[in-house]
Amino acid sequence: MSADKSAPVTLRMLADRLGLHVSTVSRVLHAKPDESHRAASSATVERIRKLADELGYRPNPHATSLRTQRSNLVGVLVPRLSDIVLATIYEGIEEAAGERGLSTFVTNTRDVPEFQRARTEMVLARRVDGMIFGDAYVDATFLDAVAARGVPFVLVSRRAGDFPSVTCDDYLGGRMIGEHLLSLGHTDVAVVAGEPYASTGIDRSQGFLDAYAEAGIDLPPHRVTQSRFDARGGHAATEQLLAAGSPPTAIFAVNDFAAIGALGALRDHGLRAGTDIAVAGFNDTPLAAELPVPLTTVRSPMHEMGRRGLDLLARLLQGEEVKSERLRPELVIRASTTGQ
Amino acid sequence: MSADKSAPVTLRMLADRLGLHVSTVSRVLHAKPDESHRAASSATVERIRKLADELGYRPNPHATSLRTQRSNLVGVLVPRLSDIVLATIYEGIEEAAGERGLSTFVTNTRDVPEFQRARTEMVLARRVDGMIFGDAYVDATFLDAVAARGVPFVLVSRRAGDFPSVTCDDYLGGRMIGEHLLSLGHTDVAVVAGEPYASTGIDRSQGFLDAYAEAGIDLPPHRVTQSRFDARGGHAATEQLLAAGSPPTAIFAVNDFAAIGALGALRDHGLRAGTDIAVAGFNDTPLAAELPVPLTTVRSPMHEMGRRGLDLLARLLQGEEVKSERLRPELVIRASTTGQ
DNA sequence: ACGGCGCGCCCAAACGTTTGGGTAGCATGC
DNA sequence: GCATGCTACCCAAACGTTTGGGCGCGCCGT
Repeated sequence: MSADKSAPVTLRMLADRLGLHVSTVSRVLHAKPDESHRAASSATVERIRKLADELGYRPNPHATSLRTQRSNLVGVLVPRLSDIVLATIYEGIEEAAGERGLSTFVTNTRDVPEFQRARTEMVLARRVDGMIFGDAYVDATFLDAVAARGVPFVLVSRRAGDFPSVTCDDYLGGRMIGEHLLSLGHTDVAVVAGEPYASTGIDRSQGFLDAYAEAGIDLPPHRVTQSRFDARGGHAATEQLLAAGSPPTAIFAVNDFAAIGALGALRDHGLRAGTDIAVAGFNDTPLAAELPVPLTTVRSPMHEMGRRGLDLLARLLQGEEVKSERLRPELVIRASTTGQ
Repeated sequence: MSADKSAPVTLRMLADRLGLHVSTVSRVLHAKPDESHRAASSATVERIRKLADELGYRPNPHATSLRTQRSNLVGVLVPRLSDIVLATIYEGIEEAAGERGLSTFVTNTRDVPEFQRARTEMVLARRVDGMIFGDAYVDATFLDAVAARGVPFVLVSRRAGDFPSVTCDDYLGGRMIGEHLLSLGHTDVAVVAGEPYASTGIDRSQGFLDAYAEAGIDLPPHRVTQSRFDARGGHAATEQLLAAGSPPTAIFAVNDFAAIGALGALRDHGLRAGTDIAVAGFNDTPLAAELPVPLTTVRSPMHEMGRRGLDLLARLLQGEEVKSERLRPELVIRASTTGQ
């Protein structure tokens, strides 16, 4: 039952102990139930199973991978795991992977192309069967190169090119916020738009801008600022917005962290979020509800996105045709836009 | 330079192309510079290196692991990666691992013993060289079992038994907060103490309680409540504190998330953090500074903890004797205790 | 002239699996 | 009595490395 500190149990050990050939043992232990009865008599099958169990046999994955040319490993690249959004997506990936007997390597690329390249190289050197990118640039030149090498992969969180991806319907989410703010009567609004290379920020902003455009309001350029996706970035971007003349009456930050940064900046300017200026975020991270001024945001199914991403990859690996999925977001209205 | 979609380059391919034996190529490519010159003439070395480069040779890690019985893999267990503290620690681990040519498997156990067991089994089945536990229970019975199997491992974030660990000096951190609140004149204080099985919460609480005890103040039991380590948990625990008669004048939550939850609970009760009730957290996560009421907290070197954890494991794997490290925390005073 | 030595390389086994292809023994059909 | 077929196995090669041990050859010393 337990493998103690001695060397791991191998097929040969089992075979020798039972006076059988290693191939017989292999077939019995590995093959599906129906095949195992072709490989040996049911009495033998029983004996093998029993001993394997007693000795705690675990196949050596390196030997298996070497032989089968399949590692059951998938590589996952994310900008950073300390971003709760990506961490949650990864949790979904890992959970789904576990269910399929796959293992995952995650690694941080900090959205730096050079790291993306290097880490991809490292991961591929580990002979993963496929990859999941959570850090895709909309401009998919790097991914084109990966695809050209025949590496199977899918994207999560961000879309890029025509590669299969699982994303939140960010455009729709942006619209939802736009329509919400419109319904509250805000006409002079601003967007903290995120990094220009990430489809998430782009699509959310676009959805938002389109909602306003359809209401006959075109935001002037200085009302849209780029930012990093974290609190610091949101803070800085909001400072910039506030420095440029009269403040807007509402701010849409394309993710919750940027929104929290925005709250910090408002605080520094003596402005109260929700009453003086409405603020909305995106993702509905667990903190959003707990903030002193609870944050209006769009719930994106992060965990689910990870699960589906892995499923998509798994299907791709089995040779199926796959197509991208866009998951439905949900508007969550709280005091940061409604004031109490 | 680039491996296209054809099969990966092997040593044999190189050897055949060059009319050499695969063992020669292996020695040249693998051995340290000094040895490689024993293995072949410098002209040959040159030829081999050049071709390997051109063809993009990458050793097959499965073959290597199989042969050497070393995988250069380390398994990492954390309660959950969506906790920014653990995610940041993991970033440190991964960074340090990369520098040493190691790869890491991370997996979430949600602090559930059954998952810890199961995931450890999975990780060991992958034949990792060692493990890092970020989810240790102070009661180290599970770890004892792992140790008995001869698996090399270290702990990060939490200590347990006498196993080598890299932690923040949580006790000291707790004292710091205690002394800070004392210096502000708070005598009726409460602790949101975290889960009872995690040394972090235990030590932080104890340090805090000791600081108060030394000042002649013993907190009554109802002033110390347990909680999960997230915002929800902190919220609930604070509700409990507030429900029990007259509120304390200050609350120490043993991590920032619980503190944010506490802020949420205060808000629900119409209390203003920092002015009505002082609140302190622990970890100085990036959000702490951005909150509408910036949070007083203790900065713990999370990234560094991860790096050191991996270093410790690496040394352990080389057969060195290692001993635990406790990293110094730093008090960060903000408006949540000083009111502005 | 000859033993010895080191250079530069080759040989082969081994790591633990998987898998296509045997084969011995026995029962069955005719 | 013999071909046929099935059961229950065994055989051996292969996956890509690493590594202890060769071995031929040219050169040096005496």
